[in-house]
Amino acid sequence: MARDIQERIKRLIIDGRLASGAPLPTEPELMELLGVSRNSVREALKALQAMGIVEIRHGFGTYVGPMSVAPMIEGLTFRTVAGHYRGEDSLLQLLELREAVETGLIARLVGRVPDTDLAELDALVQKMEREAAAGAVAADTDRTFHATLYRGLRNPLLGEVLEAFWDAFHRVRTGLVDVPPDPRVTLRQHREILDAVRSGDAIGAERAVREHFGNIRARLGSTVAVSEVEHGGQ
Amino acid sequence: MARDIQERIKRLIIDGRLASGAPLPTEPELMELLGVSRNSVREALKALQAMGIVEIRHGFGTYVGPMSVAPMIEGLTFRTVAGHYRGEDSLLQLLELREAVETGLIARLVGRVPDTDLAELDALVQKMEREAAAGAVAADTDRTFHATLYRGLRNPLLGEVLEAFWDAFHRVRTGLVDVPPDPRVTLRQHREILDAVRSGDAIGAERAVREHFGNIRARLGSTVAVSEVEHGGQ
DNA sequence: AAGAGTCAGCTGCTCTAACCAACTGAGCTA
DNA sequence: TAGCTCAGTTGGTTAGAGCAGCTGACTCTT
Repeated sequence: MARDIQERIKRLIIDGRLASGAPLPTEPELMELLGVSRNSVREALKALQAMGIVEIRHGFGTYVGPMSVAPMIEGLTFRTVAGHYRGEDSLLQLLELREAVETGLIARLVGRVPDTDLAELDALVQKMEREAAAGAVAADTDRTFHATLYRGLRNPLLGEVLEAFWDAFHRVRTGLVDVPPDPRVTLRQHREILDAVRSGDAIGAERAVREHFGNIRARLGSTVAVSEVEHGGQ
Repeated sequence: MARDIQERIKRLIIDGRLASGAPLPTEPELMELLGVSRNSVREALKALQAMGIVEIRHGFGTYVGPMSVAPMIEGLTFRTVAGHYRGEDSLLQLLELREAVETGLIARLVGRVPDTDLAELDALVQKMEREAAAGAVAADTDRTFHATLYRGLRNPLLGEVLEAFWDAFHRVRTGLVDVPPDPRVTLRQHREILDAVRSGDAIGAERAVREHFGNIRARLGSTVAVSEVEHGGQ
């Protein structure tokens, strides 16, 4: 029955052609509309909120959610953290997921990145340069580089999904096994990727991306081994 | 504060190194353990259930969830359906997401699919043959083909994600704009993909996958146009 | 008249208490 | 021994009350 309430609220959104941010009925209104108690309404809303379908603002109202893939990040992160603590190589699997997808996509990107994006990527590499000189490349710079790069694929959904993978990986890595990579290596590899994409070298671009991930994986390998010993198998 | 309760329940799972299926405290126990009312406990559990982190069985108990990417399907599906009804090309975007990822991955697959999987794929194509002769290829056969194919990448997480994309696309397509593709074309294209993968022809495999998606996209294009008129933009 | 402060009213949030419904497993019956 | 029944445990739902955050209109001051 709780399932049914969720479906009916979903129908409200779909049948009403409501866009993100549109206001939904208040809790008392939903009670009467659906003929259920307040608790049931709230539990359904909580579940929908967890899926990013609705957004609840205390003292203000309930609204149609952003419909982003953000909830996916939450789920992936938890799954990976839980697996890690149980001695599984879940973080490595997540990294390999990113590697498989990004290396597969990079070839499609060659020659399709607009000049404005290339200019932005140049600026980001320069920013990395400054940060590397200062000690470490900021996470956000790396994130923005990847996001800007794959923007060239002209599929916002794909961009969101890749960002979600990046976020989940980054959150688990910094939270559990923080061994920041050598900033100079990071800088060089990003520059290589950008150069290959710009010059239309599909093979080179793919190799550069693979090397980039290979670097991260190598760093991860030693750390995971350590943390496995720490936490013990079982 | 509700957020806090969720986090504390997550910690129970992580700190306890609990595997999928492990029992969680009952609602009254959680009340006392967390020092909150039953309502709050239940709302937190509902949210965690929506994320696939816990599994609730009426009259039995609460357990650690399967930690699959299943919730992602739910979210993606709703997002796509809602967008579609609002006149967006969300279904096309979802298809393009699959196309981009699968065409990117197919080259990595060439020569890496074990013989046992190739045999299974052969059997699936034969099954498709029989189904095509009878009128239409069963959805499940198509799904299993893709799942078995990408199993060769040896990354269960990646397999799950691809299956999630497939499910979401299929659910929206059959639910909204069901125009089944020509079964003979579907059959031929799957056979081409399998042949190319088996013979180590990376270029050919990629082209075959791209053609496969091109076929689906063409079918979709006409239908989406129709349904846009039906529902009217805005 | 213009601005800032206040408060009434909505909103969602939490709690208590009671009863309903589903499932399990021990005990009873045949 | 095999099957059934029922009591106990668990989650599901309802009801009513009060708490907490936000908004917007009203009022008081300048």
